[in-house]
Amino acid sequence: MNKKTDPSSPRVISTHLTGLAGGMEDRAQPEQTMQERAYQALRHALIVGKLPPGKGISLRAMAEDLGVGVMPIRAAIARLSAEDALAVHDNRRVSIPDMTTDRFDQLMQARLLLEPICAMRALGAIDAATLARIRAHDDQMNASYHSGDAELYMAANYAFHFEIYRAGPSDVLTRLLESVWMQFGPFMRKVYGRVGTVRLTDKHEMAIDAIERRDVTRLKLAIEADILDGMDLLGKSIFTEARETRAGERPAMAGRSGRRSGTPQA
Amino acid sequence: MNKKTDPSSPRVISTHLTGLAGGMEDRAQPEQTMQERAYQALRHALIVGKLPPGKGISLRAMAEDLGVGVMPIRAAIARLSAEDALAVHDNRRVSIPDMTTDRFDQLMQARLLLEPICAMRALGAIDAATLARIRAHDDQMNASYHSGDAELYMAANYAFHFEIYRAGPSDVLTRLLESVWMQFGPFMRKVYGRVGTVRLTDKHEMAIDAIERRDVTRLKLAIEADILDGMDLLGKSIFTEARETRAGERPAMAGRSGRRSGTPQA
DNA sequence: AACGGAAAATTGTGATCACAATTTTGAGAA
DNA sequence: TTCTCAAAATTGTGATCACAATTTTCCGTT
Repeated sequence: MNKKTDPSSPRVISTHLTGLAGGMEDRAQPEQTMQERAYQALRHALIVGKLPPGKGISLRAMAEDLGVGVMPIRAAIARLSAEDALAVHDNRRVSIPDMTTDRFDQLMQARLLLEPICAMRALGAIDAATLARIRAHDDQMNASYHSGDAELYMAANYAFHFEIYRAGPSDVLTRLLESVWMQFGPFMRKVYGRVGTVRLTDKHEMAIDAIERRDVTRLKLAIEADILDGMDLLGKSIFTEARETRAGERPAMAGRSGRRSGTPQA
Repeated sequence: MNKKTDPSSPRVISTHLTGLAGGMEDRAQPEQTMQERAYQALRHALIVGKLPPGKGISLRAMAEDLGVGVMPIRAAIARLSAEDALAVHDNRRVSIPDMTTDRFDQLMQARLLLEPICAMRALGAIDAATLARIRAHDDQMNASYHSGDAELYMAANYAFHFEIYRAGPSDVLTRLLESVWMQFGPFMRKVYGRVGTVRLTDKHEMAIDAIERRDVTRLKLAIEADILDGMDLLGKSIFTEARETRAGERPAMAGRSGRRSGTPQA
């Protein structure tokens, strides 16, 4: 009939998970499905920029790397491709999506629209404990900046922002934002590795200050400024990259500089 | 005897697909993966409100309903749950998410933030052919309004909006919006069935007029007004619904041990 | 040496089986 | 009739096999 599973547990799990899941929530929750663990591992890897844009993803290779079977990976990849964090080509091959100026502009546009709203909605719900965690993330960012750990730096940056947003009643909007962060995470890391880690903490301190004083307008401005800082930095990097990588990849940069690429701000 | 394996013809495919896929792209693309077809079928069913909120989803039942195997359904459900169009509970059961006022507010907030931007970005790229399609969708909406076909009405409304947004270079933002529409689709239909189909075409005509005149500001206002109209209508319905709900919603499940069948959704 | 193309390896997709967890059903007892 | 609880059916998850489509390898010929 069929080979059927060996009575003795053929699942190896645990052990390392170092390949991709290293550095994140190693607390193995036995109640969690394996596909959830695979999803979280890949998600974190994307956000902290562990996976470079354009990199191909192999189901079986990643299954072995994560120490799980192929089925959880298949489910995780399906979920991530639905969020456009992974791209499935006509070849049926899976890869980290490449970044284009169009994509970058839209992702930043989305951040600019959603994040100030989430921050403002959260302000009233940030208590002392939450503020302490926010400060801890900012400290972690500074520490990682000095030690040069880009992945930790990005993880702390993510934690800082979402510690704020998640404090408020904005779970739906926050989910949308997570999708956005997963999409530009790989690219962000690539840029940081090139131009070096640039500290944006000043805007973070401005945000912390605004939270302390319960100043909604100032908080909104701080978040917007933080995003715009990154936008400016990363946007310039795209430009230099586009020039040296492929000459005629995207001549649309002229249009970007010449015409306002849309931040009409409702 | 639980083995339901029919001896002959394991795969039925093609034929009807009437269960869920009825009314949508029946053009069977052999080059498309089955999971893609299952995903599109479920997506469309959500957007036109064919699936009511809270409804449980069964893998095997849906597989038979769609005439495909369970694997494509598994992949499709994984993708849709990643977009929060489906909810997986701690029981591992899958269902259409319930609507709350918080969720509703956030979804409408997201629409209000993203859709005017997408419309403005698209205005310059709307040629005569596209405008003709937009008008056709609006006509379809009017016709469905008079004939009382709520599903067709909602499908036309969706097509109208996304025909505009997709004309512009906003594929990333449009994807985010699709996730939003899938989330409130089931609820929207439920409300429409209750208060009756209300025509919002006046704002659509305003949008068409703005497109003709290439008036960016007017187009933005038209889209915003259209969303606000729906928000107002649906928001009121939420309140009336909250008062009368629990009545006969779950007669089967509440038959034993009182109610509280528990779908808490962390 | 350079190119062409068949063989081998690898890919994602889908089907099928096994299994634990849960829900539903069906008696039997109060 | 109502409650209790075990049997049966159903659920999603994961493993494994099969397969078509690619990609890679590598030996043959030019």
